[in-house]
Amino acid sequence: MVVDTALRDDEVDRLFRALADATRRDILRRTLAGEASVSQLAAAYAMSFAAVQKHVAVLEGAGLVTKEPRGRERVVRGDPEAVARARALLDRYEQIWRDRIRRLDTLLIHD
Amino acid sequence: MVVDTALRDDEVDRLFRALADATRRDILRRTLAGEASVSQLAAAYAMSFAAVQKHVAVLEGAGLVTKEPRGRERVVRGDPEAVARARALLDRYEQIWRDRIRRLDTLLIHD
DNA sequence: ATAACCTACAACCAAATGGTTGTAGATACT
DNA sequence: AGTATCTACAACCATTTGGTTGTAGGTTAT
Repeated sequence: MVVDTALRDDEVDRLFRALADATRRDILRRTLAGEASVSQLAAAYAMSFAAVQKHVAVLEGAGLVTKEPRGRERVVRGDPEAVARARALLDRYEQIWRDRIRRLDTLLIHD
Repeated sequence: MVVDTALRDDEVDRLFRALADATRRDILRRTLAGEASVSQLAAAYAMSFAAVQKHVAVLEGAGLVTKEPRGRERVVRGDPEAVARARALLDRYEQIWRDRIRRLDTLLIHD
């Protein structure tokens, strides 16, 4: 069951960009461990509510998190599939390297 | 052989930040597949030599690439270990999610 | 109804990013 | 020696980013 991961460049950009901030990574961690409202998240950081709101928006834009209305709150949940997509991309880079090594080995063995 | 991945926040920032650009990802791909000089890399993109030089510097700062002098050239090589470090970080996030699911399952089964 | 709470969104600001051009230093080639 | 090539680095510019405050709208509680 390999999900087709044909991501456009700008989607990958957003994915890694969203991960490139410690606050956002922490929000992702929390929301993967269990859902949380934006205000609950905001209470955990030494910055304004609006700032946390923006971080959540960045994560949402990257697909790493979903936001669902519940009463007056917005419940944020981390999406493990998006994390898996990012990981799959890195797997490909490692594979590129392994392919190169395999080719080099082949040359050394068969000359 | 699990490499100790005690990365500081700003190191992780740089790692994902470096990956959040299509040109840099392409440079990483090329240099993982085989070493290349900066000018060889620059020839592949529709931008100035200096711009490519900067991208390589960002990748180098993130540890994703090494630059070694060879004559008048600088040979750039992708570092598969750095890619593995990034991947290991994402593995942790997936693990956090799995731990949560496991706890939920336990509750459902044992109540 | 009124107050308290949660969110959305705009406007603003400083700093970082991604690009440019230009200048200069090493190294290699003829 | 002189020229071409490769790299380093500074200065500059437009845009994006990560933060702020302020205002307004919807929801819950008293």
